[in-house]
Amino acid sequence: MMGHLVKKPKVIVVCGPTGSGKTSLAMSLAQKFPIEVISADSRQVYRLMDIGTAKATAEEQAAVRHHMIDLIDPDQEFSVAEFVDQARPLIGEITARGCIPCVVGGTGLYIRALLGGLADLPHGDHALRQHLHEREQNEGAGTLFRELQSIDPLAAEVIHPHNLVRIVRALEVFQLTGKRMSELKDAHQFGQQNYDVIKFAYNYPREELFARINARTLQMFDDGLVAEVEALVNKYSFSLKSLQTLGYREVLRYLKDEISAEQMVSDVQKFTRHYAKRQLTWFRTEPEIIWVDSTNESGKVIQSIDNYILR
RNA sequence: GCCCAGAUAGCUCAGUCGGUAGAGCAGAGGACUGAAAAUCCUCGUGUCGGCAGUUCGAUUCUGUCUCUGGGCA
Repeated sequence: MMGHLVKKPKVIVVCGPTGSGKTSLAMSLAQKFPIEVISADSRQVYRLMDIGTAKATAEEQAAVRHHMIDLIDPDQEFSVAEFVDQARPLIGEITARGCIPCVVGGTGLYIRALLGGLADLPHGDHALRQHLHEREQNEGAGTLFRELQSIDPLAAEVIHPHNLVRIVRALEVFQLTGKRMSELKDAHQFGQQNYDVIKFAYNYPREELFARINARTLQMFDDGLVAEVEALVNKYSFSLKSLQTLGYREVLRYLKDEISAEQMVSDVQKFTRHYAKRQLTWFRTEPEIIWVDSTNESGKVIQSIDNYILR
C-alpha cells in the first residue's frame, strides 16, 4: 500500500557503440563503487565465443562479478525475452547484497526491455517462421506483406514491405494469439518504471570511434579470432546460427575460401563500423543518457554517480 | 624514345550518336518489443585531367600537354 514510498533499486547503465570502452569504464567504476556487472549483449551469452564478442577477460571477471555471460552453447538460441527473464531477478539479488547492478552492453533492445519490461507477446515459434518464409518463397514476394495489410493494417503502415523479419513476426503474433501486434505493442511502450536508473554512453568524434574499431579488430585477429571460429566449426558446423554474427560471419567466408584474409579483416572492420552507427542511432533516442565525450571524462562519470547514489 | 589503353563522385567504374552525368561500394541520417552484432529504409553537383581548336553549345569530336597502366625497344 505504501508502494510509492518504497525506494526503487538503483541501476547504473553503461551503453554506447561497440569499441567505445564500456568494459574499461565499468572496471574503473568498480574501483570506486560496489558494482556487479550485468552484461547486456546478445552475443556474449554464448560460450566459446570470446574473442569476437570482446568479452571481459578472465582477470576482469575475477575482479568484478559479471552476469549474463556464457549462459548457453553456440548451437542454442536466445532471445530478448530470455535475457529479461534471467537478468531481472539479478537486479534484486545484487541490490540485496548491498551492491549496485551495472548494466554494461551495446544491445539496445535488451537494455530497454530489461528496464522497461516487454509487451505481452508470445515467444518466437521457429517452425511457424519457417513456414511463413516458405510461403513467401512459393507464393511470391509481397504475399506476407499483403496478408499483414489485411489482418493488421496499423502494423503494415510502420513495417516496410521489404522487412521480412518484422512482417513474419507480426503475422506470428497474430496467429499465436489472435490479437494484432500493433495493439499489444502500443499498450506497452516499455512503460514500466521499476528502477532508479542512471545511464551513460560514450560518444566520440566519428573518426576516433572508427579508428578505435579498426584497431580493436586487428587486435582480435592477433588474439586468435580465426582459431576461435575454426574450433567452433570443428565442434559444431558451418551452418551454426550463432556464427551469423558480425566478425564470425566474415571469418567463416574466409575459411570457406570465399574471400581473402585481407578482405576478411577489412570486412570485419567495415561491418563493425556499420554496426556502431546503428547502435548510435538507437541510443540517441534513448531518454536521459549522459553522453561522455572521451575516456578522459571518467571523473565526470564518477561525480555523477556520487550524486546519484545520494539522491 | 615509339605504340596501345586509360584519366568522370572519397574508391571502382558506366554513360553522354555534341544540349554540363549515374550505378555499386565507402560515407551520412533513420526505423526497431521474444532473430536485435539480426532485419530494413532514405540520401549522389562532380573545374567529367590541363590548355587550345571546331561549334550557337564540348565532359563527349580534333590537336596538344601532363599523369597512370601495358607492350615494343
